Amino acid sequence: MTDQSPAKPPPTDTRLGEIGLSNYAPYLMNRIMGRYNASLRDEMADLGLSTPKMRALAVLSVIDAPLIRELAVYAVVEQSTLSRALDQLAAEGLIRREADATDSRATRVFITEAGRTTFETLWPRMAESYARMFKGIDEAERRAFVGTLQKMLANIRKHEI
Amino acid sequence: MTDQSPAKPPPTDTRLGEIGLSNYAPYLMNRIMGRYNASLRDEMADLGLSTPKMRALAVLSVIDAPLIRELAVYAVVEQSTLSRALDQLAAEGLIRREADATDSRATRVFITEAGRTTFETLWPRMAESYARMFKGIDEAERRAFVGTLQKMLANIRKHEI
DNA sequence: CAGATTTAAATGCATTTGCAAATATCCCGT
DNA sequence: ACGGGATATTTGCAAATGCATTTAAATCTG
Repeated sequence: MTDQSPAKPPPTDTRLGEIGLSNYAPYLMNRIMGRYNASLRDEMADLGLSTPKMRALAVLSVIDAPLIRELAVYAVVEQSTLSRALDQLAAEGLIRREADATDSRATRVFITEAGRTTFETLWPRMAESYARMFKGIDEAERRAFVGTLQKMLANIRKHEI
Repeated sequence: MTDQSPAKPPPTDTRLGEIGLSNYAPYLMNRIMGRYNASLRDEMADLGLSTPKMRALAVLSVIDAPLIRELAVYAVVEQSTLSRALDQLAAEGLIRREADATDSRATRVFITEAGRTTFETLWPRMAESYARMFKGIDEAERRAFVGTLQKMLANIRKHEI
């Protein structure tokens, strides 16, 4: 447990006005990701890729043959929405669904060669947005930032993945 | 310009697989905010508050009488969605729309006493989520984290607000 | 091992969303 | 002062979303 940690948690009785929006991390993160996701969405729209489809492809480019339920967590997409996104990706030949070997309720998702190729073409745009985001922020700072994000995710995640 | 900054930007030609999802800041931020927003949304649902309504109230508790267009940026909500959320908040007496004094196209939004009271009751839940998020992260680290977020927002924001 | 419970995924359906168009007003140049 | 374009907000409408349900299969329990 980390309850005895010397790190003082933010006081729960502070008002939002006292913190100020521009010092309130969740606000800033929503602002940043709102813009990031919107700009990515606009760029992907040309390629016929919605946000759920793009995220699924991105995760599949890195994680091999996850269950649909796992993919939903990684891609941060509701499972029912993901199910429909996978229908489209499968119809376009970018992924393939395959029944799990040992649990026939479950389905594993595989990215196809075509899917990988599609992701190769869209990754540079994601990388560009990423680079713009961190412009003027050196590697040490970025590392520290990512380290804090990892702690935060561990704090709030519900699933063990 | 900051182009000559000594900070080396993340290389645009790195693959996502090389970085790894768990070191990729946008992924982590989407995961964290996805969970944070979902849990808040569930809690607010009881109170009859959608995410756009809750965000509008939160911003209005801090920023006085913004234009609707400004409120949309701060609340990270599409303006047409916000317009409808404001209809509901006004019907519930939590906000008031008032024509701008000098520009009769524009509308300023005011939080009412009832709106402030409602926000007072929901803020503790937001503060709790915030505290959980930063559990085990000390103040210095949180400050540094917020500092990086502020730089990132400056990098990617489109509006000057 | 039968029946009850849980889990995985897909689907029906009502709600929400966001784009594009409509409306109203302002601002600029001439 | 007038016409053309810009700006603020609302609204119509089609598409996307997510909750709840369904279907199917696994697991637990007595």
